[in-house]
Amino acid sequence: MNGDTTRSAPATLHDVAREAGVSLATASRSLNGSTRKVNEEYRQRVLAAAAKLDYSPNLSAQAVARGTTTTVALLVADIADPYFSQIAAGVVREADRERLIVTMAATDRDPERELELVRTLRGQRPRVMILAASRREGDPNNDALEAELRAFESSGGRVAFVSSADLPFRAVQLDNRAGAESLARELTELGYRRFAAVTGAEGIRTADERLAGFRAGLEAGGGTLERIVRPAFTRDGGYEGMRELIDGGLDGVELVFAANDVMAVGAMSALRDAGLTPGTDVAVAGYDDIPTVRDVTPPLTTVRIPLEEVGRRALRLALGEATSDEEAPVHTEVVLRESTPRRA
Amino acid sequence: MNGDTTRSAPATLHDVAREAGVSLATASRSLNGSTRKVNEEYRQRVLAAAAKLDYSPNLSAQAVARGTTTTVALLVADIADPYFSQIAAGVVREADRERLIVTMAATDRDPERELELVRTLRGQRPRVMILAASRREGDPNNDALEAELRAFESSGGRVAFVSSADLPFRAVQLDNRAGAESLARELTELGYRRFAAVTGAEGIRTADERLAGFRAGLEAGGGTLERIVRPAFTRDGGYEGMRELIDGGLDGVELVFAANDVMAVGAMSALRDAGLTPGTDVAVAGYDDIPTVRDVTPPLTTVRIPLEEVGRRALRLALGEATSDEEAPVHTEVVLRESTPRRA
DNA sequence: TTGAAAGCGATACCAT
DNA sequence: ATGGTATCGCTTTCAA
Repeated sequence: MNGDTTRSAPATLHDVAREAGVSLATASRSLNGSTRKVNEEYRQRVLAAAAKLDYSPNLSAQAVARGTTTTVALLVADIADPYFSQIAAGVVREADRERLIVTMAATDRDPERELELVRTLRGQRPRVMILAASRREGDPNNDALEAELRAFESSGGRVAFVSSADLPFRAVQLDNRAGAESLARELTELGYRRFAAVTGAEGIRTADERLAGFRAGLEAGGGTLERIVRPAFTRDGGYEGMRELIDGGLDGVELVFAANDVMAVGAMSALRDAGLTPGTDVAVAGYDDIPTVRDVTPPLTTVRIPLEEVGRRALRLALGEATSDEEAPVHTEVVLRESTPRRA
Repeated sequence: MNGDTTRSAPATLHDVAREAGVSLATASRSLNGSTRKVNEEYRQRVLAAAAKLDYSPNLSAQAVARGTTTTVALLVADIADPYFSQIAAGVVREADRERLIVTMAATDRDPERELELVRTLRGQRPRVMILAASRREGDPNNDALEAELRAFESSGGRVAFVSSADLPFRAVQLDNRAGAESLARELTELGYRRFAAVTGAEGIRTADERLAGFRAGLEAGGGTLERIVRPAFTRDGGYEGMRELIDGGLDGVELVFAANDVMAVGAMSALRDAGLTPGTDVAVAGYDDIPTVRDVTPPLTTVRIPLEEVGRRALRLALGEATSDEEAPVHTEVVLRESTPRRA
């Protein structure tokens, strides 16, 4: 269309104003100014000029002038993990609705790194910060993190956590305890009595809560938790954990509860690789209901969390736009599938 | 620590300078200025003041002053899809190394929306823009998109695509054609002759290339492609596609090639739901090698793409820092698993 | 309503 | 080396 390859700077509001023959102020008001008080003719001239020059407002400049950005910062443990990527998808979708921009960072499950990232992200002066990376109980960095977030809040920022945080901030409550308890109860009702658990390192809040809930459910239902292994909170961790159980002798264990679905899926593969059939030789249950679990064999029993919704809620909560419904704990439910058949 | 809950604005460079008893300029130089030429004593004073005030530079302000940001904008089709979330993880990791911040948006596979997002994202004046959302051949929006990206480039921005683009920009070359061709060849060598394909709508470049490559490989190996269905390019699409094949009568088809792994996984579930056993009754192959495919039963034969690396490369390419190795097409390889056993 | 001008927070040029 | 100050692109107060 135009062979112009010179390095031309993007049009500024100034250019638009000049092109339209109006003042900077008028141009600004026509293009953004919430309370419209601009002569329609001028307004049109400005719009035309903007279109002609392909004007796109410089968000950084707007941010410094307005003293507020349109950014939401999102922190997750691992972007490629379906648990987090679904939550992220929800955050991005809701942000989109609000015409906000999402910036994303990954902690790789390192609390130190998390703190560092929060510090860095603060430089963006985001409107809100959403922390979805899993929390660790009693981590030495927690105080510093809290201080950092407090400072962020006191300068007008909003914070929201995903999953019950021990820190005093808004949070999308997941109630892992109740979910795991229901799961355990239903499993005992199916006739299971002897259990093992594959969970994360002690201190990972999510893992601890789920295990505690599961325990409580077993107690109520008359089951016993015979063994616990604590590998990494990942697919490979699940695989290794199950291997460890098998190597140690699975004798008598009827069902293995993995503290999340990716671990459960890994655990099932470990069973198969050991020549055992999940669901038949040993039952398996997980937590989260990530999409994959419908496609493994047999389909996995788990506790469903509406992860996308969790992401959307986290944003609304942070923005202070959550309805009281949305402030209540997220509804979770046990989904029984063939990995835990009724016991004869 | 400090009960101060007043809404205090974050410290500015000004505050730091005053606290340290030096000029704005000196404060700026001590905190950032590449070429250091600041008296060590002053420098220390500034650093101390910054720490005391918990100073964090306002990135927006830096951006307008410097005329350049530290942002990379990433566009994907669907954040929750493992293909994209792994690429995103790679981009974020590499960005992190370069101390860049990633902002992320999802096109939901809508070209119109993609164009719109590129326009919006331009406002951020990102250093680079990475487009990983799948391209559509001959889409009416393509010209507008190209114009938009050209404008972005001519104002100093850098663009990189993932997967061979028909658009004239840098791209991480995936060579879908060659990968699918090798796959088809190896499958014929395993003894398969009669094939069906579950792929995406005509025009989706990735789908088209993979199908074309597969065809070529079959031709060379003496196989025939007997049926093709074109559902959505998603897990559920794969499921439906396979259903359609089954309903239409699978007679004689020995292997179904799905144009990507998530579809393949859905297709396998459709088989099972129809009472058939993947790998035994009908073989299945996919493309991408997403993590899940090791955990389905039987494990899926596919073409491996190092997705994380693809993401990292996309950023390096955009930044102009790619080595010549990194500019070459990404290495892909066929991974034979049990979903395609050797035929007797 | 409109425009002139004073910021917003930071950088960088230009003297000193 | 240091400080004063113009400048970046935009918003918003304040007069007119």
